[in-house]
Amino acid sequence: MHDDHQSGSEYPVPDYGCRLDPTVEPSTVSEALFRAARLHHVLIGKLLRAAGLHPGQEAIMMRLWADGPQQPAALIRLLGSDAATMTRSVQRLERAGFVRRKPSPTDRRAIIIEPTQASQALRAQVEAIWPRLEELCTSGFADDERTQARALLAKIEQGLARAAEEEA
Amino acid sequence: MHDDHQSGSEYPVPDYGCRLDPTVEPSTVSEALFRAARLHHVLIGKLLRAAGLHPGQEAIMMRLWADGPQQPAALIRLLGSDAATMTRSVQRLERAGFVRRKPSPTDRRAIIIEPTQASQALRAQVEAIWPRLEELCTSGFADDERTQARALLAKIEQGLARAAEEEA
DNA sequence: TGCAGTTACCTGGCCGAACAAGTAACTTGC
DNA sequence: GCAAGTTACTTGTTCGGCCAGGTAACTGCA
Repeated sequence: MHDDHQSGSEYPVPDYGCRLDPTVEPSTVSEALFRAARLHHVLIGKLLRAAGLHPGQEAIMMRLWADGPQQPAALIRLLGSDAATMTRSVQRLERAGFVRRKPSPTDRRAIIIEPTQASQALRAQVEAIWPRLEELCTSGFADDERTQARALLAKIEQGLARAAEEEA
Repeated sequence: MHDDHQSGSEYPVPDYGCRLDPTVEPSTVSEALFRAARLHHVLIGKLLRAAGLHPGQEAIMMRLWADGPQQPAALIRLLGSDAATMTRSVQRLERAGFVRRKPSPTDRRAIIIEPTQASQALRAQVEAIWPRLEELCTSGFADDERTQARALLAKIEQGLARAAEEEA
C-alpha cells in the first residue's frame, strides 16, 4: 500500500465532499446532519433487513398496522412518497406475503391494501427497532441534551421545509 | 374526498412510521434526525440536479477536483461507498463527459479517474450548494445554536459509528 | 518458482427514489 | 348529459445503494 500520502488525499477536507473520518469534526451543521443521517440510514437498513423488510417498506407496514387497511393514495400523502414507488413497493410486499390488495368497493380506480396475518409476525420485531435506534443515537446523552437535539433538529427541519416549499 | 376522519388516520403518531406533518414535533431524536435528513436529502437532490449531477455523483467529483486523479479504490475508502456503485457511477460520469478513465501505469488491475476540463464548468456551481444548504439548515439560528447543533450531531454520529462497528 | 490469499474492478440482480407518460375512473361545470 | 379537469394507479426508465459472484492482477510466503 502506497497511497496514503500521495497527491493531496487525507487532507483537511472540502466543505462537504465527505470525509467520513469520525475523528474530523464536520465544519457545518449541514455536513454534520449529513454524516449522522448517513450512519442512521445504514443502521436502519441493517436492522430492517434482519427483520425481513427492505428499508422503506417499514413505513408502509407501520401505517397499515397502526391505521388498518388503506388506499395507496392515503399512504402516499401520509408518507410523502412517490406514487410510482408506492405501487411497486406494495407489489413487492404482496409478493412477500405481507400485504393483500383488494378492489375498493366505492371507487373502481382504487385499491385497498391490508396487512396479512403473516405480517403480524414482523410487527413486534420492526417496532422494537425504533427504541433501539434511539438508544444508539443518544447513548451517553443527558436528558437535556436529548431535548436540545430534538428541538434543534425540529428547527432545522422547519427551515428546510420552508425552503422546500418555496422551491429551491 | 372522504378519508380524513375514517378509521384511525390523522392521529397522534406511531414512534416512527413517519407522519411528516411539520406541525407535529417528533418524539425522539432518531425520528427528528430522520425527518430533518429526509428534507435535507431532497434539497440536495434538487440543487444537484439543477447543477447537472445526480445525487451521489457530487462526492466523487468533489474529491477529484480537490485531490486530483485517483483510483476508484481510493474514492471507495474515502467516501465509504460500495465498489459496484462506484464502478457504475464512474461509468455514467464518463458517459456524461465529466470524467476520463485511463489505465494505471503501475497496476494493470487499476484505473485512474480524472476530471475533465468540461467538469470544471460544474465546479463552482456544485461548490456553491453547500453554503446555500447550510444557510437553509440554520436560517434563524443564533451562533450558539449552530455550535450546539454541530456538536450534538457529531455526538450522535459518534454513537452511531460505534454501533455500526460493533455490528448492529 | 509456484501457489494461496488479497486486491481492483466489473456484472447481474434486486431494491427504493424520482421523473415522465399513460389509462381508467371519478367529479365539476355548463 | 357531456366535455374538461382531476384523481388513482400503473409502467418505463434512470439513478444510487447493496449483495453476491466472477476475473484478472498483484503480494507474500514457502
